[in-house]
Amino acid sequence: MNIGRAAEEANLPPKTIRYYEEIDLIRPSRAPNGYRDYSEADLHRLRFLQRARSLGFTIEECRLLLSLYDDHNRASSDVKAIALGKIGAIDRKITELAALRATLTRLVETCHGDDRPDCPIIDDLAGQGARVEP
Amino acid sequence: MNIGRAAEEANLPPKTIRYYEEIDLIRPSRAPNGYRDYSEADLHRLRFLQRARSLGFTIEECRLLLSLYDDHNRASSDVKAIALGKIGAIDRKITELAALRATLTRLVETCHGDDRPDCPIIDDLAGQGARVEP
DNA sequence: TATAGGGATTCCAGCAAATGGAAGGTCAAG
DNA sequence: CTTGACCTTCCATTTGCTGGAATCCCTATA
Repeated sequence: MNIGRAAEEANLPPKTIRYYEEIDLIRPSRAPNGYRDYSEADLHRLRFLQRARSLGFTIEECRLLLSLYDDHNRASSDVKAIALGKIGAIDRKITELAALRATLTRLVETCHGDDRPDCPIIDDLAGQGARVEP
Repeated sequence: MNIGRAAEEANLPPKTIRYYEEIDLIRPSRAPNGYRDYSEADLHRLRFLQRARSLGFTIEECRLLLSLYDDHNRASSDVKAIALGKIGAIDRKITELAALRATLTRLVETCHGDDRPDCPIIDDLAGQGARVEP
């Protein structure tokens, strides 16, 4: 199966699939004309990658998950631990975004938003820096 | 004021400040010895950048905000529109992350997480691809 | 005065995770 | 035989920095 078809099947752009090959996540065979030739097993891997990436796993996490996927003797707890870690990271990200949103909302609410140049948002940005470690 | 001191004042790493100069967000003068010399106005810009970046504005948005900051005749509604757009983007991101979290939580809950190789998480990843536009 | 240290300077490389584009090879249809 | 849709490789770009090397500058102390 050519890369274009595999791309459709896996719901990934061809460029991305080539990139995954470049970083050794998948190794399709080649047809006599030099075209990549994807097997059903390859397609499974590609769909796996598409799904895992869309769930927010990094490439390196995908690599790890794939090795667990390949290892039919691994414990399910290994996989569960990775997923739990990811949920924790998502929670932290959501908390962070919620705080951002709250700050921006407060700023927006105090800005009259008309033709006058006076703007509390700009004033806030100009006023004080948030304390964040460099 | 040297870059190190400016970095402390603005709560930004010196490397980042040099980077901001490279992309024309700030143009400090130079001391006779070639060192960058930051004025109070420069510091304001740096603090502005630190704050805006920490609020999730992209560099290009910061560039726009700075131009509004510089333009004392701009309408506050211009600034408000940018902030509102950012809030919308944050909301979309949070929604997305919440969905991710829900999926992962469901997977984790169905995984027994013990020494057995059978794992619903892996099965799900291998099973079907989420429909996402390439 | 020599030297040691702590800053400063430049430039080059690289991170994630693709994506865009150019130059060219292959294939099937009309 | 040509057109157009694929495919190939390679190189550059994106975002927002960060790390490191080589070199320079300034101050303080022995």
